[in-house]
Amino acid sequence: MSHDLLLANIAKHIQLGEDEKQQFCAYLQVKKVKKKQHLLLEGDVNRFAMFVVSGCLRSYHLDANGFQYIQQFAPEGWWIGDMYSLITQEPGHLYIDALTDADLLLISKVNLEKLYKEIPKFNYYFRILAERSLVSFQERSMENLRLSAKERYGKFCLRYPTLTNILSQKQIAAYIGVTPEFLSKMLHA
Amino acid sequence: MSHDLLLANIAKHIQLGEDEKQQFCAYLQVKKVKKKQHLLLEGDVNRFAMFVVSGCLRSYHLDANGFQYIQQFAPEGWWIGDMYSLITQEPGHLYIDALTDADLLLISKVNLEKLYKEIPKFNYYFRILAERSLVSFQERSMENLRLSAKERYGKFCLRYPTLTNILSQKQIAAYIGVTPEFLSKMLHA
DNA sequence: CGATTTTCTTAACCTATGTTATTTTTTCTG
DNA sequence: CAGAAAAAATAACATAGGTTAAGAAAATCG
Repeated sequence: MSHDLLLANIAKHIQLGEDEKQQFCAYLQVKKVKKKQHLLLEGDVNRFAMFVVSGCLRSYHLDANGFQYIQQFAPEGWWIGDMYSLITQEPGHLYIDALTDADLLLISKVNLEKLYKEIPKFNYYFRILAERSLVSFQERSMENLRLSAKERYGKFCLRYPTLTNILSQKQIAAYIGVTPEFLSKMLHA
Repeated sequence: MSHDLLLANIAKHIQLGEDEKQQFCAYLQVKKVKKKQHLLLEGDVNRFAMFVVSGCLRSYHLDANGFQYIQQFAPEGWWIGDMYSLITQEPGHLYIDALTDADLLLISKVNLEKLYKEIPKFNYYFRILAERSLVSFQERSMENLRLSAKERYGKFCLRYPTLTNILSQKQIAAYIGVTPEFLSKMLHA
């Protein structure tokens, strides 16, 4: 069933008894979304951490000129959310939407807090995830300063090998922080 | 004594008994460093997470042309380390050095792992720190793409209000990702 | 399948930021 | 305190990447 991918992911880091798995799964909601459907808008409070069972989501900022800046893609097996809003339960600045039809598992902030209390091992699991994600964003923030657009394109291909051929150039441009016109020029030069 | 600042920081997130405080402090080492002294070089394995009791540290990358890109400043009350190397215990790419004379508390990776086992509450504490740091680097990686140098300068001033007047323009330039020449021009325009 | 929308390409011109070099000012160190 | 070293200022010129606009190709949808 749809929880298997997530349980397998968790099992890489912590060992859960059958009862604990049950308890954890009871806190999850299944959600199906269609391509282009939004899960979060700027100004919303993000009440759910989302795990992608199939399909692909993305989170992005919108600037004053309507340009999108993609913070993260979340293909199958990835977690996504507006971490700022999830932590503080204040309105966030991110949009999250589906790039393809997708199946998700959601856990609410409320249930997450219960989980931390009832099965403290989950503090360990989510600490490891947060640490890895931190490393990845630390790297990206430096890359965005010191690498040229062409080099950032190379890093994108390394980071999301499964997406390189699937995503439109427009999406990739919005991730590496250049205009679609410039990316097109760059790829043909 | 020098552990008070760290214990106060921890107390904001988790409650420790006297015995637990003792046990935790027993895992710490005190270290004094002089201005310009390095604590980590590229290629080193980072074996200690470092807490700044007084003074200011920084972590940075060096590119092929000898340019420094500052990942983080760590004034009093901040943790610093090469998270990638600390997690994986593989050689990292960061340099860490002291911008001023500084007093530090170090906890080794080995002791940290013991701590997680013996006082699981520390999983919670470091999860919260990792999450907050993650939010901060998520924001910065987007800022580095979508903001102009002048706007990034503004964000730097917000993020490190105590450092704005202390740091040389060269350090600030290496944080916001411009040349010192350009920062100088920008500040006088 | 055809119509509409979206994406991609190309090209001419523009701007923020980089480069190199020189001088001035500030900070460090013996 | 003096001399050396580092940082900051200034300026002329260079370039990566942005802007605007238009047409071609591809994807979407009724």
